[in-house]
Amino acid sequence: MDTEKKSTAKKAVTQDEILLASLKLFSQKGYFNTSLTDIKDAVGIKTTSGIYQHFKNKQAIAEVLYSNILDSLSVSIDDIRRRNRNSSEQLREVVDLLFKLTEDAPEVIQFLLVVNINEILPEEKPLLETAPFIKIKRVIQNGIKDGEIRSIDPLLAYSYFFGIIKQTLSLVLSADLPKQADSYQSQAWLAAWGSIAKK
Amino acid sequence: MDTEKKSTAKKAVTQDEILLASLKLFSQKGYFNTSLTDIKDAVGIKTTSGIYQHFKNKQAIAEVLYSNILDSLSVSIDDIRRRNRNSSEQLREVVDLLFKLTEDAPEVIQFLLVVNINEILPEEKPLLETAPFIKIKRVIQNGIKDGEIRSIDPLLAYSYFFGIIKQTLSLVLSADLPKQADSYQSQAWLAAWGSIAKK
DNA sequence: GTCTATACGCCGATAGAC
DNA sequence: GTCTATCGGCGTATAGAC
Repeated sequence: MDTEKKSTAKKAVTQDEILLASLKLFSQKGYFNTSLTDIKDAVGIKTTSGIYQHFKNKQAIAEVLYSNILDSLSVSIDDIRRRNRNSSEQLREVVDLLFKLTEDAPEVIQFLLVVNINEILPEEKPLLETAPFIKIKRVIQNGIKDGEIRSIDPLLAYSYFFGIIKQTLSLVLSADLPKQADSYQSQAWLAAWGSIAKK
Repeated sequence: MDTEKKSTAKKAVTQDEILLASLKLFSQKGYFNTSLTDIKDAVGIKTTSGIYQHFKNKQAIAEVLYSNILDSLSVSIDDIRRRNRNSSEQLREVVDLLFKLTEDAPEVIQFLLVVNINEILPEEKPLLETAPFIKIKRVIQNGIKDGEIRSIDPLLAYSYFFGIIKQTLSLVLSADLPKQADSYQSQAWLAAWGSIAKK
């Protein structure tokens, strides 16, 4: 996907460049502290006008960003569910994915977990009602049915499991937990799984 | 403390009224979606000028709010530590406190846990370095020393324990978990404590 | 698809009378 | 301590030439 871009290079600023720069800025400084001027500077054009070629307004950038991230996550989760039978295996791989993203694309996780979407996009569904998280809830429900996970309110199970994961990822993102997320990954997984597993 | 207020009533808008109204608005719509005009309307004065009698600017309101909440929390935690010996008892009471606040003063918890302070007040210390959370970390460290809590990185223990609590409180706040926080309180406590207890 | 130029609304903020 | 009046500025957004 980089090759095609190269082949058509010299073509000036693309939509993806704007998205990428915006994601970085939004996750670093926050949506409201980021002006179109900031974005324009980041992508290297001279005026904000160019941005309006690709997006109706600033909100639209955040909307596309949000939906792209959710879609990609949703696809990954489908894949994980296809490749693994047990809930524990599926959840384990979801955790692996999130930690991997935290290292490779921290802006994505920052945008997803730290940025408050509904403050930016009041119209948007809350995270819990989006495709990827509905799928995760399903994994948990299956785990309960199969006796892998304790018989509790699935939402509570979600809350325990991802509460631990989210908080750990947040500390990694803020560098309160010194780099190398790997070392916390398996520990966090164990703690998270332990909080919901039937035992 | 309400009586004194009453005695000096009729005195026009007080600083506390502004703080209270702002807290409500900030926690509902977010800091950046709240204008001084909104605040002025909420306290029932005709112009924003009155606000500047009490606060240098909009940021200052958030600063005072933040520091007040932290102070009050800090005092409560001191009290809890004084009244209880074990780490488990202390943490249990902290959890009770947080759930109680979530019912009685949801705006406070919303402001503390959901609103991203460092986006509003870039100068401010991150939550983890504030007095109340340092005290909580100390509770955890003592728990480890006393053998109540597993021997893990205290920050990880914090992350697990409060990851579960925070996420559960968030769901209560967003009403994804139907009202009556009480019923989740003891379950959440058990899950959180179980994730760090030596067993 | 990028530029110049420009509009304009909103919000934060101040001065000064009452 | 609240009001009227007013300001400057930033940030979003548009029109139109190149």
